[in-house]
Amino acid sequence: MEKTSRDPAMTDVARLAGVSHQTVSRVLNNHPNVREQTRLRVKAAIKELDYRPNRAARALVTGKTQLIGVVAQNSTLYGPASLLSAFEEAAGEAGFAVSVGRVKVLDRDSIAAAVERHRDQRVAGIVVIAPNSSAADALADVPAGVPLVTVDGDPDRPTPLVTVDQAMGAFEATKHLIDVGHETVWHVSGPADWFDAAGRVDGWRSALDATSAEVPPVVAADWSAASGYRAGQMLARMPEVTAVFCSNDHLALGVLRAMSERGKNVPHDVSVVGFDDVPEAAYFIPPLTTVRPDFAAVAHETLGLLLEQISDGETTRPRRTVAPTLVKRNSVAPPPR
Amino acid sequence: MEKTSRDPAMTDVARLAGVSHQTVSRVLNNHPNVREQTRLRVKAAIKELDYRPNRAARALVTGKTQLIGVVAQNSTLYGPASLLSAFEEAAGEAGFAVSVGRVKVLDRDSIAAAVERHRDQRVAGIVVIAPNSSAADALADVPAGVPLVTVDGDPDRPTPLVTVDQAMGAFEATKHLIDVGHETVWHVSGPADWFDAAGRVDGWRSALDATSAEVPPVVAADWSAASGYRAGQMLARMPEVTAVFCSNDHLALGVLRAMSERGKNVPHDVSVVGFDDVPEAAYFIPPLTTVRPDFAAVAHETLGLLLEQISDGETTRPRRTVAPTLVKRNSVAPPPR
DNA sequence: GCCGGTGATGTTAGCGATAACACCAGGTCG
DNA sequence: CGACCTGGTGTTATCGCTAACATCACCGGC
Repeated sequence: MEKTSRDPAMTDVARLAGVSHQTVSRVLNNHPNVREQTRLRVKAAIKELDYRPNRAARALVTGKTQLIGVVAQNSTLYGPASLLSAFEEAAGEAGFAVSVGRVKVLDRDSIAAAVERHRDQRVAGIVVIAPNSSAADALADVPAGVPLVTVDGDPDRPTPLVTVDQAMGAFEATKHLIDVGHETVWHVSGPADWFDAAGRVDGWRSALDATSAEVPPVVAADWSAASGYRAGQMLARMPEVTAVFCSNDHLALGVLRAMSERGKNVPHDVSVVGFDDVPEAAYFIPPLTTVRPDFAAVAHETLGLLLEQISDGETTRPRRTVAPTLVKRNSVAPPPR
Repeated sequence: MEKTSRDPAMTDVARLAGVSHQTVSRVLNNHPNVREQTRLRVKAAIKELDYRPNRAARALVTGKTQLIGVVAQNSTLYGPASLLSAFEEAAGEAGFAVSVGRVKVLDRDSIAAAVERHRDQRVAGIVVIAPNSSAADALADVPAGVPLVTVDGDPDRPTPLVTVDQAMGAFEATKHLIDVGHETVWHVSGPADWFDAAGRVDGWRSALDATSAEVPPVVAADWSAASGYRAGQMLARMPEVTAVFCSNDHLALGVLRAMSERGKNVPHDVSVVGFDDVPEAAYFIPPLTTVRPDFAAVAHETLGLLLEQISDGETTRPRRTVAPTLVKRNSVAPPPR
């Protein structure tokens, strides 16, 4: 009962299977030149010993780790949090572990420090979730040579980037409202320095332009339900407002509440559309029509882009967008006549 | 301009500093027997080369990684998410990286799989955030010998555990309501299989018992604002209800909305207290009196417990609770007369 | 002034994997 | 029928670090 006996190593497996450790290595790495019978013997030995390869040893000799570093804000916002989950899952499937470096604020110093920590870990690549401009600016400091993909970052920067097609989602949401008969659509926007918010403003505006609808002023808010509520209180007072597209579902929730307090019925008096499709959106009163970003797809694209850089050093098509889908529920109706 | 030149290794630093690589190692590990002057020379060389120790090599020879695995639910709930952030921060300060293994549902198989993935990574220790009974049950499968700490887990299980003192927080919240004059306090509870929820029920009940107040039936809900709203609609109809303690802030938000819709003023007609102190709580209408758990403290205790196990193999005092604090805002007042 | 102790440093031997090459049997080909 | 390939396997060197031991100068005590 030797408690201290170390974990089995490759040589232990080799001895048990009656081969050399190198053959074990070949089996593990799926090299072609191993006889089927040998392969089976080795696999049996691996199973019997509950052998697991030592990643440190492998990393030492190959010079590569199976670790991906993610830099994300210390945030509980739905979008970033979902993205992170999805990415962890995708990376896990590809045999990579994910080391998360949270950052309190997305400023230059914090991001640089997080990136440094990851480089200390010798991660194979780094993903930065950089949804606003201060974060994007910080990326200028990241030394070249480290495979890096930005998610939700600055579309105008030349780094490899994956993002939800915000403009497209906003366009479809707005178009949908116009298609059911609204003359124009008002917009409650997220913080101006967030690319997501900016993209949604763009999409909204171009949908209005495309149909020559009048473009009302943007109602600026942050992402919170509270600010949506304040925006909604204002909009509820204006009889000409029949349709509102909100930059996220929480804002929409606030608008919904404000409308209901002022006796406006959604959707019959005012239609409301959100963005994100948070889990609760289907349980809002009324269930919210909203735009659903495909976080799993974003995660997969991100991982793909990163793995390309890791193996080739280069990458084709370094910018990828993922199309969101409009989820129709009960918060949209034709305008009152 | 040799792009391919490998990263500097310890011998490179040694050569530049005119010492042996072992001396460099000693400097890096803060061994006492190095002359100050030598230490400075080595540090200068490290800086000049931007040398960073190869963790894989170190892990290989020491048999230990600087990685901690966390198993957490794929969740955006405030409590777990905050805890995770706090833990990542604490671990980072201690020089550990954190590898997160998300799990979709907290069942036996998923948790076992996540633990296996972490063991493949040869993590130094594992933290499981196991806030409900199915998760806690799954821990029975984790093989002994892996340093493991449970957070928010089953208080009745003998494994090392760190948790917020839910009962104490609930006790204080309830006591506060009674102290300002309420005859009794109603409780809107979280899901029964969550330990947090159960602990809060216990604390509430014992505060009532301590003052011989009548114990009304528990109003069961999940964690969502929607369920809090439904509970609130019921409570608002009952004139004898003057004080409500909610198991989290989202429930409280729902109750607040239901009260306001029925024309009940908070705090003058009904007092409401929450739990969690989510960032928005101060912006609720009215600003919410609530119980703030100290997630940073939980994270530090967890890390401490884990590091003890990692180094000693054993641990003293394997159960730790962290006291929350009552944050008084404007949702509590004496009952109407 | 020799001896043992001590502080500062160097030397050597692995940790557990992969890469590169060596080797050997058996088949192919001129 | 010997040179040559080729699939299957073993041998050896190596990655970058730490542990353990070796070395050496210098100290104080008897």
